[in-house]
Amino acid sequence: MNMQLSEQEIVRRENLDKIRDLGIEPFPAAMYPVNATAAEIKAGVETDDEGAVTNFQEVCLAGRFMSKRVMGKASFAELQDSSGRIQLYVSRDDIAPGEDKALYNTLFKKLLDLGDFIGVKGFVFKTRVGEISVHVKELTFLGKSLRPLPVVKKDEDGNVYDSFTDPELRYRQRYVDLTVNPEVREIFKKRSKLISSIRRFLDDLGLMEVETPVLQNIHGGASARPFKTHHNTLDTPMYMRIANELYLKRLIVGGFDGVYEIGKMFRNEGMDRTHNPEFTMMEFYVAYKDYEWMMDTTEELLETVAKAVTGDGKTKIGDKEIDFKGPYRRLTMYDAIKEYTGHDISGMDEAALLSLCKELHIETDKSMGRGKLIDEIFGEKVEHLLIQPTFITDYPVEMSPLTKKHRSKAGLVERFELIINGKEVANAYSELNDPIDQRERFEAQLELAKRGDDESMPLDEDFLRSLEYGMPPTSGIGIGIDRLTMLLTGQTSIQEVLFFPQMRNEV
RNA sequence: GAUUCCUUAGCUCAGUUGGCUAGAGCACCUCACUUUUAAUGAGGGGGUCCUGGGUUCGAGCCCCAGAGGAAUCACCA
Repeated sequence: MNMQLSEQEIVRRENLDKIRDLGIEPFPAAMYPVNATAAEIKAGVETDDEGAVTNFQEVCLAGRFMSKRVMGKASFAELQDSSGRIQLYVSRDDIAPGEDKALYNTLFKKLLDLGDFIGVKGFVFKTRVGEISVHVKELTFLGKSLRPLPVVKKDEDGNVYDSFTDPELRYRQRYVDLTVNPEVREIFKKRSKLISSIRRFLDDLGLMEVETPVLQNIHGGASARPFKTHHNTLDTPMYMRIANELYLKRLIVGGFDGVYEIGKMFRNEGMDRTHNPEFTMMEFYVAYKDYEWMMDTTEELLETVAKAVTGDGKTKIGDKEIDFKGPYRRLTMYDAIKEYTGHDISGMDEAALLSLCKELHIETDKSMGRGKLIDEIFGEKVEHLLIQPTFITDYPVEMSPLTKKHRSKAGLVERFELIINGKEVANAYSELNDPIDQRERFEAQLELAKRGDDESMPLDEDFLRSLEYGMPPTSGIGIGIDRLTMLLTGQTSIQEVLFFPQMRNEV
């Protein structure tokens, strides 16, 4: 612990003592009777013919003290609460009406530091320049700030000075970032709105929100390296989940017609501007539906969510505008590859695909089967070109071990991914519910593993057992919440949509 | 994991070819000021130049190693 204090920290600690010397508790326990917020006041002010404010004549608000402009016996200051900032007018003889002017001359002018929490009671008025302000009649100290916050200033043209921008400091000390950068707060408010609108949509659809294990004995349901841990009492290895798919399907087996879960997944892989070791997925499964229904529902869901978050259902990423209004373009994987590369791969075997990859300058290795090769071609040559929401459908069976075979196209499965701004946002299937087929698919995955594919899926006997009891036809989908948030808030880095992105240990 | 770049006051940043006591704005301290708003005016204080080595008469600057961060790439959602 570094106890070397800066000059400003020493001053604040001295001020703390002096506040106590005045007989004022700098960290009071009692609740403070807030009855208004900065935003409410600014939005709801009413004035008479002379321009005098007629409402909000007895307001009580609380927040951080964020700026101070002292002009002798009167001062202007700014109070920041969770809704925003509002100007305060503090005059000496109002807050210290008697002989003793210490409350103004000492407490307000000297001992109150930027960042301290205060409560104010007073009435709302407009200054000569028309700024909506609170004329403070009573000031209460609510909490001392011992460290100086970065002071971000804005001029009348909206230019920002000395903004707190260092990404490392912003992510490590997100509380500071949130305090001084209002646009950061907005991103997280939008994230919250996004999640709550998803939840509302799924609840209205009649689905039940469920929770499934994060600690698992077998890390199934996706292809990724897991975090490994250990349970002491059971003395057994455990894994943090990389997916919850197999558990949600077990619940469909158990008789729930529709379930969803919004939760954290953990993947022990690289970190970059689109990957964090823990991330949030929303998955839902509905019995007696297929992937066609799921595409329609996904369009409705995303249109609803996008409107809830952005207002008009559109978002800007760089110079691109993305419109979430459905219907979205639907393109089979083969047609997409044909459209963007000019090659018809529908009849190609593994050898033909290998030589096509060579022609297209796509790197391959021996572990890649036919499905993986097709996935590579799509990923390299098509995916990044799909900016507006586009459903890519009908994937090769080899790369979709949990998906039902296509009802009419041999070698394909009933699966779609939703691509937006060149990235996968959702992945959905008509779920495979034939236990014998499912066992064969797992076994095919084991074969891929033997060829060296380290992302292949392990076999889950209990999941197979549940399917053997019988699972209704079901469609399911997974949507990456962080990525969707990035899209809807115009962010290009996942760290900007996570409160506390993973960082190396501070030294 | 690879490559490139970055790290100087609480914050944002200058810092010349290696050369006096390392600078600016905001913030902080002192004084003045009862409708200001990037308040203003006058004065003042504040530095582990990321860390550790090395070269040199002399290092914020050059060299080596390390830490942390960012971007790009690989893998992934």
